[in-house]
Amino acid sequence: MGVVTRFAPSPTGFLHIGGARTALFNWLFARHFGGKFLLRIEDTDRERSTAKAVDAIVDGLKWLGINWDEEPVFQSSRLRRHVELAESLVTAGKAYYCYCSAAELDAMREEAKSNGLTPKYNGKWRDRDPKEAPVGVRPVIRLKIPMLGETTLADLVQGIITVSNDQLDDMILVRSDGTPTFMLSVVVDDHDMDITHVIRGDDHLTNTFRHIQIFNAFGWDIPQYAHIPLIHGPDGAKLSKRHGALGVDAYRTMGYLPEAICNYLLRLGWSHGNDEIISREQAIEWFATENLGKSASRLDFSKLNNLNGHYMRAADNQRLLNDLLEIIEEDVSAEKRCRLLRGMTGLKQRAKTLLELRDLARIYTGDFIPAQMDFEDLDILRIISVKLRSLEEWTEENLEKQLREFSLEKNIPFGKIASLLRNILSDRKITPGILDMLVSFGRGESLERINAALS
RNA sequence: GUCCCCAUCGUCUAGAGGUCUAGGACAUCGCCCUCUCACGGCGACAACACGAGUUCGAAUCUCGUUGGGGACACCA
Repeated sequence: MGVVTRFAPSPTGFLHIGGARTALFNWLFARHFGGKFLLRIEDTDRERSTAKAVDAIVDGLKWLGINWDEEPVFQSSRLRRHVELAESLVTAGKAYYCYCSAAELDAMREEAKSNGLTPKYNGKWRDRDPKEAPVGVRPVIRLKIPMLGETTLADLVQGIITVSNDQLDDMILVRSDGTPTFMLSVVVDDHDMDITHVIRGDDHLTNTFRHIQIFNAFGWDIPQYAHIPLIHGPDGAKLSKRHGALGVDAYRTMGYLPEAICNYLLRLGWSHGNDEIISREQAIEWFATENLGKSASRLDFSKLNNLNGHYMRAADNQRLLNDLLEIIEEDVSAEKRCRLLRGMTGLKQRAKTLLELRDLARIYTGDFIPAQMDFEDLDILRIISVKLRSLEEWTEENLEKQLREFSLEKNIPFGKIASLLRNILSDRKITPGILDMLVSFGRGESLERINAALS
C-alpha cells in the first residue's frame, strides 16, 4: 500500500508559517512517493473553530500551491464513530468511566507535584466497581494505560525514544459532555484515513506516546512518525505574533511570492547538500525525512528577502504585472500598463518584494517634478532632444548609439548625459538604466518630458 | 517540579572517526563592473557551547555540565 500523509490543522486562526511548513513537508513526502496527501480539519473544539479560519487555511494552502487529494475530512462529522469506539473499549475492559470532579483532579496533580512526580491522574476509578458511581455525575471515559513497562517510538527524525509508562496517565477519551477528545479523534481518524506517515511539529512528540497507547488498545497498526523541530523567532524565543507567527496571508501582503516562501520554508530544517535555490520539481524529487534536522531554527527575514528577490527576477513579467496591479490602489491606464510591462525587467531586479516593486513602479505611473537645470545643461539637452527626435526607431540599440555618439562628439561623459536625462524623466535618485527608461516611457512620453524641461 | 528533545560562523546549514588549517548560502565589509541603484563577478570577516572519556586519530562515538526548546488540561 502506498504512502498517505495528511495535514490536520485546527481552524482556530489563520494558517501560520509553521503550519505551512508542516503542510509543505507532508505534501512533498506524499508527492515524492506518488502517494496521497489529505486534508483534515480538526474542528472538534466547536467553541474556537470558525468557518472563516477554514477558508483562511484553504486559501493559504492554495496560494502556496499545496493541493490535497480527496475531499477534506471534517473531524466534527465523525463524532459518533469516535465515541462508539471509545465505548467499545470500555466494554472490552480497556477503558473505564471516571467520575472525578475538577477539584479532585487538581488535588491529585498538586499532590503528585509536591512529591516531585509528574502531575497526573491517580487512577481512582480505574478498578472501582461502577456501582459505586455517584448519582447525577456524568463520567468521562479514560483509557487504561499499562502501569508497567515502557513505550517506544521509532521517530523518522528524532530517532528511537523511550518513555516509561508511569509518565503517562489514564487520559480522557470522551469528555463528560459526550464529545471525543483530540487524542482519541486523531488516532481514530489517522487509522480510518489509512495514514501511513505523520509529519508534524515536535510539540506533539510527547503526545505521540499517548497516541500509541490508543492505537495499541484498538490493536491497530501505528503509522510512521516524523516530528519536525519548531520554528523560532529571530531572537530564538518561541514564535510570537510580534515576529513572524503570522498567517501566510500576511506574508502575501508583505509582498512575498509563494515560491519564495516554499523554498525558504523547505530550507528551514531540511537540506540537500549545498543547494539553496530548489524548484518545486527538485524538491519533490529530493525530499526525504533523512535530511531533516533535529534542532529548531530561527526565522530570518533577510534570507527570505534574498530568496524573494531571486524569484522576482526569475518571474514572468506579465505575471508580475498582474500581481502588481492587484496591490496598486488607484487605476492604472492601459498606456501605463504597457510602460510597466516594458520596464518590468528593469524594475524587478531592483525589488526584493512586490511592495518594493510597487514603489519603484511609480516611476512609470506616478507624477513627478523635473529637476531645475542651469543654462549649460539646457544647451546639452536641446541638442539631445533634436538627436532623439530624428531617430527612426525608438529602440534601446538606436538610443544608445545616438547618445554615445553625441557623448564622443561633444566630449561630454556619458554619465553626465545619463544623469541629465534621469533628472528630467524622473525625480528619483534610484531608477532603472536610462536607456531602459527611455524605452519604457516610449517615444512620445520621453520627448514630452524632455520638452517640458526645455520650456 | 517531572519527563522528553536539541546544541557547527550573527542566521540557515554541509559534515554519518582520518580527505576539516571545517564547505556553501544569507547578512556585513572591501574591490571590480557601471549612467544612479540593483544584478553579476572577486575577496574579507566569521563557528564545531564547555569538561571528561573511547580511539593511533573526534565536529563526528559515550558520559557529565551549561544553555535552549517542548510536553505534563474534560485545548488542539
